[in-house]
Amino acid sequence: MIIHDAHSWELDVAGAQEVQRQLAQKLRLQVPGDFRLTSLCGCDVSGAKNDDRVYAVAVVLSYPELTVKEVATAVCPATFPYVPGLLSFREGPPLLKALRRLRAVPDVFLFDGQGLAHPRGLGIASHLGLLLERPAIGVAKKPLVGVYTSPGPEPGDTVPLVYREHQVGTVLRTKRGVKPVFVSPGHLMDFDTATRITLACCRSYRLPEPIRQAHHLSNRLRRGEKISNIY
DNA sequence: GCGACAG
DNA sequence: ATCTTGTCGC
Repeated sequence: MIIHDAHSWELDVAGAQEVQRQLAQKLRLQVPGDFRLTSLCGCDVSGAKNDDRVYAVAVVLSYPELTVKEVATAVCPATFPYVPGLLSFREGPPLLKALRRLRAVPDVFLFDGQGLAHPRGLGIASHLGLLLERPAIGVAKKPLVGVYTSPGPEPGDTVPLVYREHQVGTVLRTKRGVKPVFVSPGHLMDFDTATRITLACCRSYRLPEPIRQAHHLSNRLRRGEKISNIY
């Protein structure tokens, strides 16, 4: 898919934070009127201690079958350290490289991290959703900001994630007896739709299938294992 | 100043 | 996140 270059990635911490504040003003937390869910794209990046490269994967799944339709990968040297709040500056470049190799244009993108639930309202799902100009959702295993209580025990039970007096996400129980996940809208997305799509993509596991697949494939890519792109 | 801190 | 062994439960 075609993705326009919007800004430099070669920035220091202060410069990256300024870019986030500027981009956050462009976020649209509403689903397009013609939105139809037919395909989803899971995005994830893996890396290792003695390896300064990052391994990105974008995997497209059909909905509601959730079968893999296409896989795109990219390997890049890591150009930015992991700094809480600046994850997209480390994982964004490799993910965009992989996404540009995608033939399909998925209806929605799921990222392993936050969307709105971020110190400046621009987690990786919001940042990349804006650059892609497509609906995006952040699904994180742990919160970055915000306060919350424990959601009920049943799959689908939720509680709001609140930061500075406002809801920034939803704590969602995807599976009984398992820790909840932290869902937040990225771009062209709202709280309810983000939560419902995430839950609809959960099968027998805690994480939604697009992200599970992306996670699995990025690890295989790093280990040099074969990844078939013919489905 | 101290603690917290997506992946 | 990664590293890394065993352990608990379906």
